[in-house]
Amino acid sequence: MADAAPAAANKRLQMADIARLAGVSVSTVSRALNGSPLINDETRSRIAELARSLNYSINLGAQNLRLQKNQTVAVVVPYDAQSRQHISDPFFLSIVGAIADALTDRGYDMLLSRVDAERLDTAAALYDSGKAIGIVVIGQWRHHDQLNALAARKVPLVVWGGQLPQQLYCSVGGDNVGGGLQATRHLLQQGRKRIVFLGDAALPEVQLRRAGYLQALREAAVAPDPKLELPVPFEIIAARAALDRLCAGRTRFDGVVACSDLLALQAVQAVRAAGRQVPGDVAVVGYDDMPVATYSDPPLTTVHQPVAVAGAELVDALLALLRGERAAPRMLPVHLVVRESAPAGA
Amino acid sequence: MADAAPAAANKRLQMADIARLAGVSVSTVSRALNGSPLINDETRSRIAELARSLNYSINLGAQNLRLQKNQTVAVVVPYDAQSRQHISDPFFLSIVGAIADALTDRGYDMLLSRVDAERLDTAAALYDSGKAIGIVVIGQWRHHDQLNALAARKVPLVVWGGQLPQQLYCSVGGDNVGGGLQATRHLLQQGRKRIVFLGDAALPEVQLRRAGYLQALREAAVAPDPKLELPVPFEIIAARAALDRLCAGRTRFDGVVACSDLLALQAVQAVRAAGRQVPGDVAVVGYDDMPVATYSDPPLTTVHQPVAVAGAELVDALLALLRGERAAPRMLPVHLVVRESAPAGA
DNA sequence: CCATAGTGTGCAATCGATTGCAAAAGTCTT
DNA sequence: AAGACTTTTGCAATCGATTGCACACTATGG
Repeated sequence: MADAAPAAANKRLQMADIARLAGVSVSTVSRALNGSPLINDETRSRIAELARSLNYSINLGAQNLRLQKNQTVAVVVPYDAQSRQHISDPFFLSIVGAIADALTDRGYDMLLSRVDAERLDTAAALYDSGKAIGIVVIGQWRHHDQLNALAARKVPLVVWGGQLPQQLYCSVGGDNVGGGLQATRHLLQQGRKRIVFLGDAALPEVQLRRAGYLQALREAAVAPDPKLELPVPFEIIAARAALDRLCAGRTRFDGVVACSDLLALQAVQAVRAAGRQVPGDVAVVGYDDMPVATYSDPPLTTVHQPVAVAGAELVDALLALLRGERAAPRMLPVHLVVRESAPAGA
Repeated sequence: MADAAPAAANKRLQMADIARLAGVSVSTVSRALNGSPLINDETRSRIAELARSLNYSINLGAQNLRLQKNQTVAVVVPYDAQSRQHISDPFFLSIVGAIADALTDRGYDMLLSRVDAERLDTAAALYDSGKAIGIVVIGQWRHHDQLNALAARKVPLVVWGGQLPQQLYCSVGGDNVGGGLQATRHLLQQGRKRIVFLGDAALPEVQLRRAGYLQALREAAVAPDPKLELPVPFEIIAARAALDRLCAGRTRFDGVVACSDLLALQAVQAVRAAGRQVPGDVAVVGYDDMPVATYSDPPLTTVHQPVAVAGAELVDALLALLRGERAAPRMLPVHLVVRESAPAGA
């Protein structure tokens, strides 16, 4: 039980210590622990035993330095510095979880880092400093150009987000156009024609979903109305205010396509607060299909994004890049899950 | 735009390169970049300028090795290997987010790691190997003893969870007894007497909440009934099955105290599937007060845990340990948020 | 013109590991 | 018993940084 005397002399054990105790040199210890065939079996097991019993484990910093290797991948979740408001959308957290799982499975470590969304380039420091071998960025935000600049500098980089023209980096994302299309078509099929689009089109993913929304309207020969587009951020308070304003104004609407489940639920609350019913007067479709969509009132019709697959694809794409392969952008299929906030039937 | 010739000679820049280009030695570069007063101002700014223009950033692995320092904290989220089921409760993800923020604010990096819940001791490898200077473990699970063993080995360790007797490690957690007490009292005040406790008491936090539950029953002179204690895991499918069995059986109950919001919502669904009403026939109280509790049907009465504060407290406790101070276990206040799944009134 | 002090820079050791090469010990031939 | 070979081990250089100490150079005073 009792350790070294005053609990202070608790230096971390190193190879030299093992060597001294085993009466051999560090080289021998190193080789023994790495299973080199040069070492006598008896010597090897004696050293291995000693190391195990002392609970020795190698200093990875030193090993990485020597071997020029590293098994750490940085995952960057940008945050909005202006509002000092952290991005708390469950979708981001859940994709972080999925990436953590994928990395663990493949024997890599994950360095989770939050950086100012306005200065995504600082994320590259994680790579430049040798802390991580590559970077996964969650979301493009407004900074397609910064990401392109990083890619041009050959920073190994994979981004969760939409595929854009002139894109130098590898992205993995859901089929945003398809998602917007399915969501909007679903509402149109029920005869709804005044459909609000809820999301900030300055963000590439949202822009693509909007393209799907517009395409669906065109298919149905419904003229788009700019007053129905609400460029709200992924941030609940501001979104709610915009929605309340919409409900209070005289713009009529009977459907909402939201860019996240939380936004959809804010829409539900705003509509109800204005004395109208969901889905009777206004049908609402969310995005992401987080657990909250199942339990909410009403349960949300929403576009399901394959989060676990996404984590694996992001990691695999990054590892491919690191092997020197060209990783093409990937688009993952999404599908509409119909629940009560926008039921099927007419 | 164009880089080195075949895009392959893309070695990472190091101090020696800067030194060569500046026509000085590495020592000078090192001192210049670290702002040593020994260096001529003109030389310093020339070197700094060069380094900046080449986008140089120091190799932290080497620096850490030399300086014996490290700014990385490991955060361990145990997973259940048996079911190969990852812990997806939003609470865990959200506390990870809070810790990430707290670490970022204090200038530390966060290494997120998932380890087999049965072998928590492997988490210590992150420390032993010098990868991290300390460890935050999310949840005690069934492994109080393993955590104690780590603490006895002087691994700098802070655990999110309850405070237990014979505890050698520092824990930070919500007031679980108080939470269980408040939740149960609230139901008792409405005249409910047959109250189900939903959670696996093998987990310390749940055990403490159960103590609060039992205390509230005692206060109200209501005899506890073991048949009302459902030891379900934090895992939805299994929990639902147990709940359906309870509803199908002939055990009567009119209230539920659940150990997470997701469990509470499963209870709501099971009760409704059995043809009974919430809160009319059965009132339900959740735990955690995640966003889902606000939006769910019905909105959940639940015990609010201060997640952001928790992240900061965990980090501060760990940093105190690292400074050699004794960090006492901390218990954070929780409070009941009353919503419609168990409204106030009689 | 030389001793002395004060600046600015470089050499070389160091952090904790790995590994090519050389040397020691042991085995086998002739 | 000596040479040839094999097996096992250790020395020393290396990864990319930091830093104590010595050295070179300039300025000042005697």
